[in-house]
Amino acid sequence: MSKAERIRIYDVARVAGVSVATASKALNDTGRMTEETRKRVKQTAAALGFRPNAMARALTQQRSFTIGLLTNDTYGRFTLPVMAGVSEALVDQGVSVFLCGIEDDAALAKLHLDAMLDKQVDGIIATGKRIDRRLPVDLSHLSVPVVYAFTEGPDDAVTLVSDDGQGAREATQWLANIGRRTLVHVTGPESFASVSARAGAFRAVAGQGAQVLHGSWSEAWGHEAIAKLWNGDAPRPDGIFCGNDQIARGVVDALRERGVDVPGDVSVIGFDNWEIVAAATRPPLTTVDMNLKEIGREAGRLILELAEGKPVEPGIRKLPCKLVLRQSCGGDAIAARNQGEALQES
Amino acid sequence: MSKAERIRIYDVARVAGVSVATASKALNDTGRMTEETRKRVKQTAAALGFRPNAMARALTQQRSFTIGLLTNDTYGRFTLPVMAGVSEALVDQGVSVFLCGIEDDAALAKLHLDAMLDKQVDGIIATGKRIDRRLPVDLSHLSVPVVYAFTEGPDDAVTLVSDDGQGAREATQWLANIGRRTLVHVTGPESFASVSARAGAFRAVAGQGAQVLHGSWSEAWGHEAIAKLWNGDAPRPDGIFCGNDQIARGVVDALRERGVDVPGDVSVIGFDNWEIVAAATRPPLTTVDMNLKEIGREAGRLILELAEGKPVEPGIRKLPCKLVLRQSCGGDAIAARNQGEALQES
DNA sequence: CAATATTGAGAAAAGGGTTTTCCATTGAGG
DNA sequence: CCTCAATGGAAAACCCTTTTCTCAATATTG
Repeated sequence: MSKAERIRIYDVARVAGVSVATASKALNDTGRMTEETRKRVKQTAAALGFRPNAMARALTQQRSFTIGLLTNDTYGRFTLPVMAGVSEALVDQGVSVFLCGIEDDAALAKLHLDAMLDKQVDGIIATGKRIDRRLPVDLSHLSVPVVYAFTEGPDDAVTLVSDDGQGAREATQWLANIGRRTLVHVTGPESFASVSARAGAFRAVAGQGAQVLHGSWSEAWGHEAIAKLWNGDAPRPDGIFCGNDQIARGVVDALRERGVDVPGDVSVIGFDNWEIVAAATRPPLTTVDMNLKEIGREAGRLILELAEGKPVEPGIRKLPCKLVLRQSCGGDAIAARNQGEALQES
Repeated sequence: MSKAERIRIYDVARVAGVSVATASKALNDTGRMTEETRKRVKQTAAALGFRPNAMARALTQQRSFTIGLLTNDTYGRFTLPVMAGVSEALVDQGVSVFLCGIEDDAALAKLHLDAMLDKQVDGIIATGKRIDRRLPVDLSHLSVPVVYAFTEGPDDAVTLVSDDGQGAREATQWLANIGRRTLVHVTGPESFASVSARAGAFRAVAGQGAQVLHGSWSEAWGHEAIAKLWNGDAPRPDGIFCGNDQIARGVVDALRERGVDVPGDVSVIGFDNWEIVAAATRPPLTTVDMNLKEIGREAGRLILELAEGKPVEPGIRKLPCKLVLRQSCGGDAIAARNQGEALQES
């Protein structure tokens, strides 16, 4: 595939019968020359398999064509989709991505950060497992631009997050649309910003009196919540919106064990669209996808613009979530009708 | 943290009152000078926060202090632990890692590979989601060293894999040790190399007549397998070793739904130690951990040696798996005794 | 005491291949 | 014949660290 001796622009120039200066200009579409010369050089370069040495290029341009992705999400559930998006947005531009997992270790973070800065990265994307938790390292006075994706940065930073409110609103609205009347939101710890954003949106649609249960982000909590709801005196819900897919899976399993039919008797919606959980649930979960890959793509685009010196308006950009329909919700007829309407509207 | 203007070795030299040559030698512990001078330079460098420019350094040394990690494991279940290990082994040496997810797209793979080669990576680690599946790109004639981790490479390559046979042997032996007599292996498609390795080891311990059921890598297959085993005429097993944690979870769920007690009536062991599945199963899964992080660390160490020009014996290195005890297996008393013996032996 | 060896430190070049600047040549038109 | 535009080339710039080579100063030896 690649050969031991790399082709240099010098070789291209020699074979094409021009100087390296002309070759360079031809390949970069700069300078002036006959179209014929430019074409010939390009063809020669392609024929020889010439690829400019990025390191040498970095000398004259002020760019290394390299960016760093810093994350504290060890398990990678959130980071990987973001990373995939970033990568996708940048690989065409010849930009490569350093991935640094720093957990919550400040010393480790500094080690990675320094290593990246030493390598003259053109920019850094910070990402995490939780929108409202900062990374254990200060990125605010670096000499390179920083974009925060799915993690909190300083107020004057460029930040990308999912629109939790909108996602929760759509999910709740969906439950209402398919005829569910008694809605409950089973979610994670109150201390999470995304939890209150989602709960707020849920209440805005389901009514301020609608019940919200807080617990851990686990399947176990889903089981427990169903026990509470079914053993208590309050009217039992026929629509349950969960704070994440793990809780939703716990909820669905618990309902099945009680002989409650999902989606016949109760509709359940999750959050995250964590494929491995959502698809394995019986029935598979209808859930809210945060479009993390799109967040990654956007982060990639933005860091690129910043690296090129273009101005980017600071502030928080919310990207919309998307409801992914599977079988835990039912109401297919109504769903179909609504989708039809939606199509006509657009 | 970092300042707009980077400190160069020139600044260190000026402040310390020496030449750049002396400064360089002092900081790299080369050359000759009084210990006092060396110390003074080092202190000055530390005080100024000097960090050598890796790119400039790469010019004189033949190394970029950068390696590439190529993976086709989009979901990252296998890649992330490997990546964590690689990173851990290399960050102290100031080596950063480009992560490239290439799915199974040859064109994308080439794009990423070229981008990395353009950036003069010191080496490449190839990793995947399946030991016996090659990446869709040929890495065999590159000008940089390559280490294969958890994916198949050419025969003369340096390859690291988990010891599936040993892992399966330990798991099966464990079931036997705690008194289980009728053992079954419920695993993935026969076409996987790891499946036959594990099945072979299972049979070696459980007896050549022991049943092995092949299916998909899913929870659904776990349910289905239990249905087959319990509805059939053959004697029902009291010990089930599963090919991965998802199957094991399906098995455990199916048994619970049939009123079979795990681990009271039947012991179940999984494979992968995929935390999110193993810990959420009720009861939590005893399972085989492939030590992927250690594979990553070893891959990092090896690629470093190769990058430094040291010779590394080619061939396949098998790293041992480790049985992780949770509650799906039972036999705690026996387990405790056996562990005691193991301790005495060692 | 002279001759040689050793030590400490600096000046300058190398290291890399691309890009960019500026200049030279050619041919056409006035 | 002179000027100008168009094309392409020679050489410097780019960046900062490392390394080599040299030299002066001091120590050691005969």
